[in-house]
Amino acid sequence: MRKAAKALTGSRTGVGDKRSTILRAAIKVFAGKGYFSSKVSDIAREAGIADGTVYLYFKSKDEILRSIFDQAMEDFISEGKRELKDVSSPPDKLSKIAGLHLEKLGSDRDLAIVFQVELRGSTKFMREFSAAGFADYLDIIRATIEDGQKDGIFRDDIKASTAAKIFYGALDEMVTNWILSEQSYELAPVANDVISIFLGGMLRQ
Amino acid sequence: MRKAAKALTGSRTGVGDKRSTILRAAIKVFAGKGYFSSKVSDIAREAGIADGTVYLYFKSKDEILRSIFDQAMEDFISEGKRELKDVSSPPDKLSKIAGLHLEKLGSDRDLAIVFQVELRGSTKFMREFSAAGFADYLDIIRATIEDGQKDGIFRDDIKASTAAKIFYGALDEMVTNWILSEQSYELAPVANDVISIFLGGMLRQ
Amino acid sequence: MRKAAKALTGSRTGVGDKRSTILRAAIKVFAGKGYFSSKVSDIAREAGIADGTVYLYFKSKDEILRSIFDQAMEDFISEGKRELKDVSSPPDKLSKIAGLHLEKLGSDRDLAIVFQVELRGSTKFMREFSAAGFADYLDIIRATIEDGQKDGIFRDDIKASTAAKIFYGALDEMVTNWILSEQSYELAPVANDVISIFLGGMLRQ
Amino acid sequence: MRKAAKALTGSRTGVGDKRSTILRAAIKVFAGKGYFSSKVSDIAREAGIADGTVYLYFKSKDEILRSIFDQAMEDFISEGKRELKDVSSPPDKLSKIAGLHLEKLGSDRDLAIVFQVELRGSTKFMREFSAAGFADYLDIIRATIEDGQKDGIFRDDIKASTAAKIFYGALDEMVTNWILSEQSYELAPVANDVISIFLGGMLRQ
DNA sequence: AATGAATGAGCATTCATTCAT
DNA sequence: TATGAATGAATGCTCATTCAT
Repeated sequence: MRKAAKALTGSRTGVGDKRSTILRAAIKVFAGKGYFSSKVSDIAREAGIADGTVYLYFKSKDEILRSIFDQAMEDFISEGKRELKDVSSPPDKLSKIAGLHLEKLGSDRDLAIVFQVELRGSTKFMREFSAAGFADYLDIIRATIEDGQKDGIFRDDIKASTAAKIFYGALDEMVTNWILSEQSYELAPVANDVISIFLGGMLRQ
Repeated sequence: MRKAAKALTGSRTGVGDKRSTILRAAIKVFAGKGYFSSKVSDIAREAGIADGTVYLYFKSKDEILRSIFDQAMEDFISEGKRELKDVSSPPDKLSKIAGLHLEKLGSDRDLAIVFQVELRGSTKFMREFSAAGFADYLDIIRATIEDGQKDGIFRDDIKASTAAKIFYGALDEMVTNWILSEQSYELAPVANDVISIFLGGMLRQ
Repeated sequence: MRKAAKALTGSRTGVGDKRSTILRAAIKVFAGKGYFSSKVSDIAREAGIADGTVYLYFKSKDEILRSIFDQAMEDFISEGKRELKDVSSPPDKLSKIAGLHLEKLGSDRDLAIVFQVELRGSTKFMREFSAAGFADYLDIIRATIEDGQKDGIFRDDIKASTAAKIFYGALDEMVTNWILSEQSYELAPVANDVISIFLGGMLRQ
Repeated sequence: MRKAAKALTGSRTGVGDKRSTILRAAIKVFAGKGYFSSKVSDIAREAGIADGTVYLYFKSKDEILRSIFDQAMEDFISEGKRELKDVSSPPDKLSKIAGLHLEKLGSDRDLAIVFQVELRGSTKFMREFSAAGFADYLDIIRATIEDGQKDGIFRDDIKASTAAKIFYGALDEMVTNWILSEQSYELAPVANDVISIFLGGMLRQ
């Protein structure tokens, strides 16, 4: 995860890190003006390189967007797996997931904007995106809930996949509202409320 | 609401109804190819009119998208208010809202696609959109929850506005998953699960 | 042939004649700077229209070049057939063909340049071009020679198709040299020399 | 001619022969995709060197094309002069020329393609090219014909320069047809037909 | 009101060429 | 000599919008 993490963090970029620099620049530019309004030359300027250089690292503007998603998702999922290793109870796992989800996006507003807004702009992208890492993510949540149902601590009159979507949808809306909000507040703490309501509704009795 | 309702239902368009025809055509076209890929001439063709005629009814392509949202939202909110008039208990109100939300979008897939995908494509749009009817909608949910908290049937250790977002986010994700899903299933029934978990988490005791 | 003839002659273009105007402009521009160096905007400026308008009449820059060829070829072949109707002896036919060939191109230097130079710039184009009207042209010559062979006035120890290429090649080189020549001279009269040598070599005895 | 001859034959390239290697590579690449579609990096790859290295031997892509022509022309003319030394009768000389012309190009299809197609792609190039070795070539033919006219074996009612173009044009078309032909046949033997007709038309009586 | 021909600004991408190593 | 990463100028084409009819 080292490399991936560095990738989107953009760490004072050494020589071979031009790819990361471009990615960071793109996140900033996309977040600021939107994918369609952003010109490749905006990204290049932000990254401090020539327009053509972008194409030495990415095949197209489209691929840049896709790479932002892939990189961040890979990042997030591997970080998540590591953090979840020691947690065994399903409720605790969900808490951890909610926390990570909101911390991650709450600590990188530009990335959050790209995720919540730009990545949703086309069915085409949504499908690929859903087909890719996103489905994996939803599946981790689903599996956790299913475990809880098998253990008997979660009610099982609701399909785990439906419950997973509810959980994810709630988190997702927290992020969307946060980025659109005029006031600035900490996103991470909100995880508690989501968990509290969700578990309240799912825990047996 | 008369006009609005007819507008997006688009049936039996009378003589002066060209505006509605265009709006319906736009929903279909946007849903099919996405806002950015859709050309004004596509909409005109779908509506059976000349390109230039579109501009007699709308100032710009952008305004068409905005109008779709406004019209549908106005539609939905007024219909919602009417239906909620006779319901007084907050839990029942929320059930009604969830039901209407999923029925409405579940019965108009094209509109749902435009709502879930195309309307999210730009921060610019998201902000205006959030400023407009969307905030009203979220506020109705919030107020209902607040009522429940005042009545003492809902826990009040969670801010009503947060709970409202969780509720809305869950519903929203149901719709998004539905339009992206390869299998076709009924959307409306899912409302029960959302309500069940949400109330389970919010009802006192 | 009426229409076609007018097309590349550009006759003070009435309303619907914009296509011809563009074609004439393109011939002039291509002849002046070469196909690859010519920008679509050069053609538009020469034609007195906006860049985009070009695309209302032609699908691409490439198609403009192809159209110049098609139009001129159609023109030439139909004119040729008409003129050859009354001529029956093979030698006279060849004389007529040589005369028309050099008159046609000799009276439209820009068109000649496009034909001799720009149309030869790529194997791709050469093949299509050869497949199209050009092959027809060569075939008319071949058939004429074959007739002469059957009549016994032309020697038949040389394949008609080879003789046709020799005849065509000689004419073609006359044109190429003419357009590259620094001195200006009349092209048409040269037809006599070509005919004289060719017939000298082909006529029996 | 030594160097030149080796240059375009490109075989057994010794150490300092990188220039020839590049030239051969360019001929192959140009023949395959056309001058404009060929990238300098294609040539470099074909030659097995780095892009930048090309520029140590040639000033520009354009110069590569020019060099191919110059090299081959120098090659051909000096080879021709050598071969023609022992031939004195004008008809025999022309036979020799025709034979060499078609043998040379008939034995190097890639080179032939570059000569017949790529070198004709621009008036600019055509002019330089005509100014250079090409004019020399045509002049050798002209002089030979003139000799025949002085000797009284060729008719002199046709200008030698015109007759030369006819002769050259016929040969040139043989080559063009050969490279565009779908069937593969030997090019060299066709020289006989050209000579036969041409001499038939030029020899007195 | 309606038309649809005309407009022209706007942009992703390519690729010949350079130059620091 | 050789490299190949970096450059940045250059352009065909699209399409929202206008406006004369």
